[in-house]
This record gives sequence, C-alpha cells and structure tokens, in this order.
Amino acid sequence: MSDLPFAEHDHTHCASGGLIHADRLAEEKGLRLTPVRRAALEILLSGHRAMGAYEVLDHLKNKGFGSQPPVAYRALDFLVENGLAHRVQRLNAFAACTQPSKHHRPVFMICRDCEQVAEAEADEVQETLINVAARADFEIERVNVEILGLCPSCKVDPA
Amino acid sequence: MSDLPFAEHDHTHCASGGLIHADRLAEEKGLRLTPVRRAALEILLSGHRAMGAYEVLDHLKNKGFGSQPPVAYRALDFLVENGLAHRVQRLNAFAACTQPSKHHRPVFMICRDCEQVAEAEADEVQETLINVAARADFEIERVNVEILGLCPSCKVDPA
DNA sequence: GTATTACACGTTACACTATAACGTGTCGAA
DNA sequence: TTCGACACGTTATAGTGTAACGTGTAATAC
Ligand SMILES: [Zn+2]
Ligand SMILES: [Zn+2]
Ligand SMILES: [Zn+2]
Ligand SMILES: [Zn+2]
Repeated sequence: MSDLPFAEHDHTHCASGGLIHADRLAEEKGLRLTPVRRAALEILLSGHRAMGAYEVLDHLKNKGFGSQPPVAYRALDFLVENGLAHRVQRLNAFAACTQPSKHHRPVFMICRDCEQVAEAEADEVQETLINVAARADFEIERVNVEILGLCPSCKVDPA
Repeated sequence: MSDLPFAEHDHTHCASGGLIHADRLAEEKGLRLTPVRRAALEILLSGHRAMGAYEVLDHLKNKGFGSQPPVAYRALDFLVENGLAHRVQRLNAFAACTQPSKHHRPVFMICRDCEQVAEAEADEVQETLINVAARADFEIERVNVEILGLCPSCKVDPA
C-alpha cells in the first residue's frame, strides 16, 4: 500500500494483503471473522473504493449469502468496529481500511468528481483535535475527519 | 455566544442575534433571504441544536410553508451554502452556525448521550488539514471535522 | 411594453439508507 | 443437557434525500 493516497499501486497485492491481515487479526484477537464478514471485506477490498451498503449487499447476495439489508449492515458494522473498514459519512459508504495493521484515526480525502476516497495518516490532526476537545472539557471517543475536494487527477483534468 | 461551547448562555439573545446577522448579511451580499429560508433559520436557532430536515419541515409546515421534503432541503441547503448553518454528517442533521460573522471551518463536538452539538473554532486543526491535503496533492474545497464523545455534563453524570 | 431568462417554491413521486423485531441454528459454559 | 450468547437469515417499516414538473415573480433584453 502506498503512502501517497492517490498514487498507482499493485491492487491485487493490497487486496489479498488485506484479507491475510484480517485473518491474522482474527486469530490474534479471537475475532469471529465469519464467512459473510470475510466476504464483505473481500468485496470492499476488490472494489477498492467506498461502497454503499446496498452495493455490498448485492455482491453478498450473488455469493449466496442473505439478501436483506441487515446482512450487509451487520457485516460492515463488524468490520468497522474492528478497524478493518471505515465508514465514510459524506458518502454514506464504507471502505476497507488501507492500513489495518495499526489502530488509527485516519483522515479521508474524497474527490467530488471521481468519488475516489483516499485514507491518510494524520497524527498531527489528531493532536490538534485532542486540544480542541480538552478546551471544551469534552471526552473524545471517535473522530471523523473528511476533506472534500479534487484529487490530483481530477484537478488537472476536470472531465 | 460563549466561547465555551457547552457552557450556559443567554439563548434568546443568541437566537435573535443570529437572525439579525442573517438579515445584515443578506443585504450586504445581496442574498435572497426569502421568508421560507429565514423561517428555517429561525427554527434552527430556536431549537438551538442539530435538527433533522424532516423536523425542520414539520415546523415550516406549521408556519404555513410547503409541506414536502424539498422545501426544507432547499432552504437548509441555502443556509449551509451561505454559512448561516452547518450540516452535521454524523447525525444527518443541520445546526445554525453559532459564529456566522466569520466564514470559518468549524469542528463539531457531538455528545453521543444527550446529542448536543457544539461548534468550536479550530484554526490549528485546519492548518494541519491543509498540510495533509498538500502532501497528497489534493485540493480542499470543504472539510468536515466531527468529534464524537461525551460532553462535560454527560461525562460526569451518564444519565 | 413585451419577450426572455433566472430563480424561488410548491407539488408528486420515487430512490436510497438504515433499523426494529423475530425465528433458527450453532457452539461453548454451567 | 440446558442454558446463554451470538451469528445470520427473514419480514416489515422507518428515516433520509432527490428528480422532475408546473407556477409565479422579478430582473434583464429586445
Ligand atoms: Zn484505516
Ligand atoms: Zn478525482
Ligand atoms: Zn459556524
Ligand atoms: Zn451530553
């Protein structure tokens, strides 16, 4: 996985790597990475972009799993809970985590043109958020940081 | 309006102040703050919390405006576009801006217990986001920064 | 003074997103 | 074996958001 979010990369590698990591994590932490959950992750990884729950559901259906919304939502919730995927609020969508090895609070960059989503590490952002919350005596549990704009490609060629 | 987001304050004052500011802004910038738009802002201000579009719509209906969803969504979109309100992604809700005098990129703190939303200035956060985007050659248009957790009250007394 | 254009705002109808509630099967602990 | 926890499937419904169209009004163009 590249550190440059929108850069080209070997996608088949990062997809299989994601599954391998998930398997290992499941074993280490005793998570129940059941068939439908693993399939949901595989779908997110192969799509390699933010996908809506119903889009994931379609794929799950095709693979012989349940066909009703809760099936997808529960699998996706599991993945998010365990750091294997993230929810992208702006798009009402889910994306496989591109850096699942560390528990992190990513920043998402969402291209409004091509709808690609990139996940960036940003400890510096998190530190400032901690300060903001501290000033208000607010206890942080989760954060959601999303940047909307134009990715490098679409910036040059607004097709 | 207090600088301490969750602190007590004179609400009737901040509500009427919000409307006055909106009127002035409309005149200065030639915005068309029509009756339904002004009413929507008034509703958000008087509720003094994040409200769903359908909740706003109910109030608009009661005031004699249209009763269908687009009426509310269009009015709310106008307010957001012009910095008079913000959208809170996490809650699928809208909140009147508490500091509409300056064009800003706020950070929201959302209490998961009482659902109160506080808006904080955080230039330091925005600066780090600019850096993150620059490293990815991403062009920022908007940002959404939301912190989920417990407000000072609910932290002490998890009712 | 009309014609044209832009836009606000109301409607109907629909699409998309998400959850509640319940029944069944499985598996490990008591 | 009996219980409790949980996963996962279902049906049904709730909640959120838009597309598309018609009307009125006001500013600009001719
Ligand atoms: Zn991640
Ligand atoms: Zn793009
Ligand atoms: Zn604001
Ligand atoms: Zn609270």
